[in-house]
Amino acid sequence: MTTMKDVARLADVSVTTVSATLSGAAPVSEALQKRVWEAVAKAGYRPDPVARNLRKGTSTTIGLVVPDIAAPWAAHLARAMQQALSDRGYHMFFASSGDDPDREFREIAMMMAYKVAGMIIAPTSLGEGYADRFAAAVSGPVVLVDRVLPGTSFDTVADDNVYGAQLLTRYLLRLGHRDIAFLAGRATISASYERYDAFRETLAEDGVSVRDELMRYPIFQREQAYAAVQQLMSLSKPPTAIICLNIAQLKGTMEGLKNMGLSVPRDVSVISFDGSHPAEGWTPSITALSVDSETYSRHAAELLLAQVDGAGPGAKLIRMKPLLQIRESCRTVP
Amino acid sequence: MTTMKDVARLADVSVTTVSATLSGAAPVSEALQKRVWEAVAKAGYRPDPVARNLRKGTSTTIGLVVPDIAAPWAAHLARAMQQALSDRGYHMFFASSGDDPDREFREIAMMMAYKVAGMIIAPTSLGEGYADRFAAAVSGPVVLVDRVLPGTSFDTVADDNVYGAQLLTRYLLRLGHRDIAFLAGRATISASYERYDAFRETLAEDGVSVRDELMRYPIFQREQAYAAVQQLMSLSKPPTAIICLNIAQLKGTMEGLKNMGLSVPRDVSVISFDGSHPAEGWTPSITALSVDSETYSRHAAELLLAQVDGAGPGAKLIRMKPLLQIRESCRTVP
DNA sequence: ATCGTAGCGCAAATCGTTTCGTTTTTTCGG
DNA sequence: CCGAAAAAACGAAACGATTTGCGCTACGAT
Repeated sequence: MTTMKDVARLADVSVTTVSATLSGAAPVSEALQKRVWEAVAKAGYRPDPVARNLRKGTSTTIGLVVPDIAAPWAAHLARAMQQALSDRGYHMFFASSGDDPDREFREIAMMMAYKVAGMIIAPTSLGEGYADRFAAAVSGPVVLVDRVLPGTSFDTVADDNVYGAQLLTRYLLRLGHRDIAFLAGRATISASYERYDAFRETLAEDGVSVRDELMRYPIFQREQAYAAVQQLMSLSKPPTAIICLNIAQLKGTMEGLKNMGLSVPRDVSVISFDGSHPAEGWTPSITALSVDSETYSRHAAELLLAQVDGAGPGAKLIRMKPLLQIRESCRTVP
Repeated sequence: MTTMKDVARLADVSVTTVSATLSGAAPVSEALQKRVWEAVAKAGYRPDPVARNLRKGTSTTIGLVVPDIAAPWAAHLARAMQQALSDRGYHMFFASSGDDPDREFREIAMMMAYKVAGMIIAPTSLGEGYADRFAAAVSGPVVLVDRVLPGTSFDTVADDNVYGAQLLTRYLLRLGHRDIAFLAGRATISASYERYDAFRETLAEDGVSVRDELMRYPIFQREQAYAAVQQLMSLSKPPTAIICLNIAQLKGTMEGLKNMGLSVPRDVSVISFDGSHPAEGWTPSITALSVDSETYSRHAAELLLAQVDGAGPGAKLIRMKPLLQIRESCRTVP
């Protein structure tokens, strides 16, 4: 490896001068700059980021932590994020927490030890006193995505779940549905309970009573949705519509219905909060909410970079208003 | 930040002893070990990986470079990889090349500068003299995935495309198809040309002549497949079956057919090389090849770790034999 | 002519580890 | 109980960059 010392010797200047010309931190005369650049080219010198990081105590990397990179929204976020940040010269550490808070905290600690310039985290939000634990574990620029952490103050980008739930619920009501099943997630995750609460509230506003046996939770894996749906459709008075939170649930739901020989939307309507691309590919295509993932990622990137560039640790909360993409999976009640 | 020096002072030993105790590289008496560990606990000391990396010239991180993390197979690979490697204490750098070789090489260079212990790369395989350029750009433990690079010798995990193409082609022939459209990719990418060549060869073996107007390439985006399919189905003698290489093509194909009001498999059969999860969710579900992505990732991880653990740079080529998942999207020719 | 100042360049210290060479302590056979 | 060999502990030099403090030169002002 060729080091700054080699360059200095080649250009017959001190390492200080080389460093100064390269970083532009201190003034260097034209003549010497030229000699230095030539020597750099000749030696094929590339600065060692590790040494730089040690000395400066910071790096040009950012960390991304999500529960599951294989979830389409997470993969899209990762891609857009990387795009946005690589334009600014940042590189990316990445980790899947697998919905395990301990693993999540380990990864976060490791990223901080590597002195990342900032982190984007979709917190698992699981376990006793999670918010406090989280707040204690992280420091430096952080942006939360997908889930809010009440009681803490981090910049956050999340869906406007209340708005979304209203949109989706009212649409079903307008189609005449009254027996609506809801596949909820865990009660501690904001993206779950916000949607669930808003759903119930919207029903209440319209004077529709909730049938508790149609509320299913916690459901966060495909298999669970698969089983739950079959139970639901076996009730003496089955639901006329099913609401899913995410793609995993949606997959389980569709497979479960198919297994029972039921057809969508003829026998039952299906609607989902998460309208990632696969939802379009299905036949029937799935009516779902969708947010512009590009804009979503751009907001997250901007919030993070603002913090990195010195803005104080903000408590800005950006709520992305979803759009209802009406496709083929819902019909009016006969 | 608390450093090793603080710990040394607290335990009243030298930093050398602290380092030796922690790493186990040199013998330390029981008594001192105990004092050191207590001091570590008391001070809440965490070693600084950056300093360690600088001194040792290597790190416990591995790099992953894929064309597009949002592609399901890549996301699954990333997840499984991270799982496998984090068990061994490795962490992950990640980058999407976006099918841009320049960007790809930049990211690779950056990872090498960060002294990653190894890299998993799905090479773009694009551009003049790619293989040589690639071989010159990387060093250290490397495992290639998905695409082979003829003329180089890297450990590689890839699909057995010849076998897969035979499987899939013979299945269509058995169903009576003779007019089969093939959506190919770029001629320089092994995963594309291996499949395409094997397809033609299998047809030839069975004495079926190829209709060149049914061969479409290069097609690597959804929109292109969308357009190509509509042209194909407008021919005076349209194909009775369409072969797709990957999920992107499959999406475009299904959308294109839907747009023309054609139904699968009634009007035309569709089959795909890539049977990632979404293929199951579709209605009709898509007949496709599938490889066990867990096993796939495990092989890649094992090859890499073997190299990291000192095995010479291998030239082992693992071909994953795909299975034909017969689902609903193909029917016999009337 | 002299002083002050600004502009440049240098040597050396620093970041937190690991490792090399050496000194100190322990062990054990004679 | 001595002395040599083995074991354990230490101080200091790396690793490759940035940063600090200081000296030198050259210039304009007094």
